[in-house]
Amino acid sequence: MTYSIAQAAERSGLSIDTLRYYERIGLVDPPARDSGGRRSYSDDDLGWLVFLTRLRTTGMPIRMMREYAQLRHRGAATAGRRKQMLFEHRAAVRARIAELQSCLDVLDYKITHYEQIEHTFVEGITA
Amino acid sequence: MTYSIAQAAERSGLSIDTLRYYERIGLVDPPARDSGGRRSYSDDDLGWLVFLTRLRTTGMPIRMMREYAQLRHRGAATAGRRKQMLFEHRAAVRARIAELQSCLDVLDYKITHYEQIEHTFVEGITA
DNA sequence: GGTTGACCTGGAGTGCACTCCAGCTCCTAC
DNA sequence: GTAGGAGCTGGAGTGCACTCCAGGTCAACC
Repeated sequence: MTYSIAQAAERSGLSIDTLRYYERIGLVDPPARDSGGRRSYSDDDLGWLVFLTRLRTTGMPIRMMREYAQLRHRGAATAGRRKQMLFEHRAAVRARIAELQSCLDVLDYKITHYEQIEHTFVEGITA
Repeated sequence: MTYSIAQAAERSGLSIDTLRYYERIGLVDPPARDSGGRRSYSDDDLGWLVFLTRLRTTGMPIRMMREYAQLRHRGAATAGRRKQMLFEHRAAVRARIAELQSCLDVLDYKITHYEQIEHTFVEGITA
């Protein structure tokens, strides 16, 4: 199965411009071209794009994704290094989740605080 | 208790430049000045700065923090609107956590996958 | 064969959130 | 009284990750 750039964009959740941008900066390999010179993405290409969007969603900077892409390009010999990168990144994501959780607690507290204010306010009116 | 800009920076976790920047864009009220014209932050100022850093940590854009700051400035009458903002923001933070969690699952899967490759590789060498 | 629409290229522009700088003032310590 | 250090201002510069644009090609449909 092959996909036009518009289809690849739709399925990966990236924009067409972003797809071309990622190619330009070496984050994705240049895909095949059809007879008219247009990009023709394979299922493998799509899989990689989807994985990249996962990394991006978790806040991995582009230069790190590029490093990962370069290692991947060099084949099985770099599997250990890549695994190490994912391992460290996973720890960073877990830390980020913990950080967000603790901020959630602050939000909960603030929202409760506002509810008390409202309560007092209503009482003030009805009393 | 009052604090110099350096102390306020240290306690809020923001840089001195960021503190002045936040003041410039109306995110924090201009603090008092000492006899030499230097900023002198109060405990209240500090509390607000710390709260802002929480909002920033959770990814609230600056224009929204500014909107919140402006409502806050208008007093108790805007408490409902502010609560609503925090309420919606909390939902966004929760969604973000869920998104990160699901990406974590992908990372877990990938890391396990690499472990299997390593395992195979080692077996290949020793066999 | 002309128009339409998707796609192409290289390069410029955007928005966000800072971060840095030059040139200045003020207070303190020697 | 001067040297040093913290802080001041307005404005310019930075890094990131896109996003947009002009001007062109190509295949298909009417």
